[in-house]
Parts: sequence; structure tokens; C-alpha cells
Amino acid sequence: MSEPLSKSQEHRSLLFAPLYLCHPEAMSRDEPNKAAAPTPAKVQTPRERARAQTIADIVRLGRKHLALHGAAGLSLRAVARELGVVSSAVYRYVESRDELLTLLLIEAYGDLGDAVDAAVATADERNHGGQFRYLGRAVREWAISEPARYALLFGSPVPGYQAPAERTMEPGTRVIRRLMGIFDAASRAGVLKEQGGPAVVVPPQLAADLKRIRAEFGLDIPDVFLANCALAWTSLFGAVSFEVFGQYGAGTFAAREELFDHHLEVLAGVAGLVE
Amino acid sequence: MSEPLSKSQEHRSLLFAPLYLCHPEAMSRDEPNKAAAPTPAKVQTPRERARAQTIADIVRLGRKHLALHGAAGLSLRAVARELGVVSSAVYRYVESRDELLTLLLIEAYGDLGDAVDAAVATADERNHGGQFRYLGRAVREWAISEPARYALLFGSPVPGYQAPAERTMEPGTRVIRRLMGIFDAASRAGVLKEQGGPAVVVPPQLAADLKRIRAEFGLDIPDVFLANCALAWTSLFGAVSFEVFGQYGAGTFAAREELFDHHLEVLAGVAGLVE
DNA sequence: TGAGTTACGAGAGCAGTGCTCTCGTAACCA
DNA sequence: TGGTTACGAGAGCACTGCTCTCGTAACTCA
Repeated sequence: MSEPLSKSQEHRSLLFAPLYLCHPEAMSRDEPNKAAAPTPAKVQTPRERARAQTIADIVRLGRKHLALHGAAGLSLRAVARELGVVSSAVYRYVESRDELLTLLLIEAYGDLGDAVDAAVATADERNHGGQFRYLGRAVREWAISEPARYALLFGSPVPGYQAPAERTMEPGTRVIRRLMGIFDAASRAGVLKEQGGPAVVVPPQLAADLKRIRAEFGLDIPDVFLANCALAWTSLFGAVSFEVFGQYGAGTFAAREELFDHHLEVLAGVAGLVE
Repeated sequence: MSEPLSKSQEHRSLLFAPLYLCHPEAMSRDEPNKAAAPTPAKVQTPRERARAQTIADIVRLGRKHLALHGAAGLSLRAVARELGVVSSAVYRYVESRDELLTLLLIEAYGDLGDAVDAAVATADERNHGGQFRYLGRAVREWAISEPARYALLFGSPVPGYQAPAERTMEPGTRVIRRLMGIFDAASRAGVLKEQGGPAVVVPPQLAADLKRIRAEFGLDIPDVFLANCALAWTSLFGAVSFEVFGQYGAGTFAAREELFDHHLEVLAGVAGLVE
């Protein structure tokens, strides 16, 4: 609960790096009780079904408490109370509070990824600018509707909690992979256009990073655009975080959606997606 | 410690809005014990001095624990232990855990503001682009060297904690006011240049917000540049947060400083600060 | 069908948290 | 010198994560 935090803090997950070859239609999303259990179905004994159901209930209540009290306020005892069971009983199903946090983290990544995928799918396949805007808006809307879960994914790391990379890597990289996919398609279609102004040169060490990323993800995006794709990525989440975490003042921006759309527009241009 | 969190979460502070007319040289920064007490000096009785010293010690230990265990792990009891005193004794000096958090918040805002001011001052007064870059780098460097304090300021809100606006407003807006000041000076000097590409139009509701901001802060920055100044602001903190909060993967970017500088360069261009 | 194994829930308990209240002492001030 | 005030200690309440034991109920397999 409170181990020392290294100078560079703890990493939530290794967001890039060896990407797992996609699982096809990630996480079945039947609301009240989904098989959050690791068992991949097959024949289930009544006991196994009851167990899966209980775990699903714990995750559901955990999600509720997370939304109400934030990650730091997520209490296994409270979940147990609401489940009508004594606190030690939930440890039969969930290894620890952190384990529950991991389940919620994975679920949240999945939900965000689903929302983004659904939004991008509404744009024409060749309308790369539109896909980018829909992606951005989907992130913003999901974040606003689920502030605590968004905070869990993109806010300050929970001290002493280290997300297991092998489980969070794939769902945690869905958005950035989608984003890169859009730019890659645009690049291959030859519609990425460098904007006016002085040509910004990418320094050699950064170019080496970009080259590695390109190889790792099989991309075909020139340095400048890939670097600016990263800028669009961080800027997108920067704008969303400012809004969700209340960094804009109370009455500063009334037209937050317009502000965000304007930023998206500029970012699209910077990254080469001009119509 | 765990009151329900409204849908839109709690705001850390009202970052814009009626700005307090600057206090001259905010927070004296003599390391081990500074007068964190609200009393503005004058003749101090021994008792008052001892009290101020104790409060300063509490804040100092609090800062240490905050850096080690994060905001959620800040424990008054631990501070009391290290102070060699029983836990209830610290309540003589600090109203509550949240009050200590507020003191640390204000102090951190002050430190960041000082770092930014010092960095900006190293650039020539007419070198607006340089000032912007120094500001950005100062934010990044402070954040990397003080991740937990940065997280307190710009990470997810601490659930159930509401920073008192009347105390955090002024220190909390120093960076954005500095940033706007740089752009304002550049604008008045007539060196803001719109970049190529299609002219982005600012929608009317957003224009109304910008007009209000301009009036409130006495700025002379045209709509497009002011809107992009906001973009530079959120993007700057987005990039820093991604790095500090570990959203970049482990081995994705080795040349993080180059990446950041590149982003700063692009943002400067977008906001009109082309050399 | 019966014996053995396993899963499970309850409860007690430990160490920690924020915070409140009381009480005795010591310092201060008039 | 006497009254006031500040202060530290300690007990206590309600909460947290987590562990361990124990009795029971459910399941498995010979």
C-alpha cells in the first residue's frame, strides 16, 4: 500500500514494445456479468460458474466504487460489505486489492478501446482526417463520462501499484495502435502533407527511435509525420486530462467542446492530415 | 477521505479567473525551515517562533513523505512519528491531512513557478521563442525531478480533496500567466506569424471565451494565436505527464529529451512563434 | 454410495490510517 | 503570583489491507 516510490515513479505499463498479436474481438461486453475470469470457458462445473459469477460481481462492484471514490478509495472491505460477505471471503476470489485494480484497469482499457474502435468505424475508410477526429472525440467523451476510470488509466500512477505488463500491454496500447494505423494508412495512400512554415528537422537520436518504432509496428510513416503523430497522441491526452482533471478553471472555457475540436483540427494539420 | 466523487470529479483549483495581483517574490526558499506559517512575521514571541518552526518541520517532513509515497500515501501519523511526537500532537499545528496537502500544494506551485521564472529569465527579453522553449523545458525538468509533487499538481485529483481556491489560485496560475505573457509580448511586438496551411477558423462560442480571457488578463493576442496558446499549454503538460506518469513504454523512446524538444519546436510554430 | 478432498464463509487478529477527546503539565502573560 | 493558554500524551472510534484458523458444505472419485 505504501512502498517507496522511485524517483521516476512507477510505470503503469509498458505501453509500446512487443505488441501481442491481436486477440480478435476483445472482451465480451454483456453488462451485468461477464466472464472476467481467466478460464476460457469450455465445460464449466456449477462450482466454476458460481465462482466466475462471484468474480464478475466483485469486479462490477469494484467498478462502481472506483467511479465513486477513485482508485485510492477502492476498498475490498466495502466491496465485501456490498456483496453481503465478510471481508476475508473476497480473498478467495481476488488475490489482493491490487489484483482487483488490475482487473478494473484491463476492463477500462478494453472499454476505451471499444469506444474508440466504434467511433473510428463510423468514418469512411479513406477519410483519415475524419477517423482521427472521431478517435479524439471518442477518447474525450469516454473520459468525461468515466472520469475515475480515465484517471486510473492516464492519471498519476497509484503509488506502490505496478500493473503487470503482460496483461495490460495489449489492451493498453489499443488507442495508440489505432492512431498509428490511421496515420499509416494515410501515409500509404500518399495523402500526408507537410504544412507550411520552416521544415522541422528530426534529430538523429530521435530518428533512431522512430526507425525502431516503424519496424516494430510495420509502419510506413516518414520521420516528421511519425514524430508529429506522437505529438498528436500526447497532446490529445493532454487536452482531455486538463478537462477531466479540472485544470481549466471553473469559468474559463464555456465552449470546451469547440476548444477541443479546434485543437484536434490543428493537431490533424500538424501531423499532416490536411483535407 | 472517501466522499463520493461527482461525475465530473473535483476540481483541483480554479486555475484561471480573477487573478490575484501578484505578491512580489513569492515564498522565501531557504531549504530546511521556511516560514510556511501564515503569520507575516512582525515581532515574534518565542512561542510563536517555536510554533512556526514546528509547522515548517511538519511541511518539510510532509514534502519528504509525499515524494516517497505519493499523495495518497501521505500519512500524518508517519510525519508525527518522524517528528518524534504522538499523532494527535500534530493536529495542534495542522488542521487535517488535507490542510497539510494544501500547504504542500501551494509550496509545489511556488517551486514550479520559481523554476519557470528563473528559466525564462535566462532568455533575452525579445527572444519570445526562446522564452517559450525555456519555459517548457523548465516544466519538464521540474516534473522529472519531482514526480510526486508534479503528480499532486497535474495528476488525477485526490478524491475527496478540494483545494481551497482562494489560496491556490494565485500560485496555481503562475505558469499559464507566464506563458500568456510571453505570447502577449510577442503579439505586441508584432512577431506572431501564422503558419501556412489552411487558415483555421475559431468558432464563435470559443471566440467569446477568448474575448473574455483577453479582457480579464489584459492581453492583446488575436483569436487564432490565443487558441493555439491554449493548445501549446495543454500539449506541453500532456507531453510532460506522459513522460512522468510512464505512459511512454519502457523502451519506446530513448531520446525523450529530443522528442520533447521537437514537440516544443512544433508547438512554438503552431502558436506563431516562428523565428 | 461413501470416503476423501476441496472450496468457501465467518471470525479473530495484526498493523496501519485519520481524527477526536480528555487530562495533566508547562509556558506564558498580566 | 495567579489565571490563561498551548501543548503532548494517551485512549479510543471507525476504517483500511491482509492473514490465519476453523467448521461446514459441496464436489470428486473409487
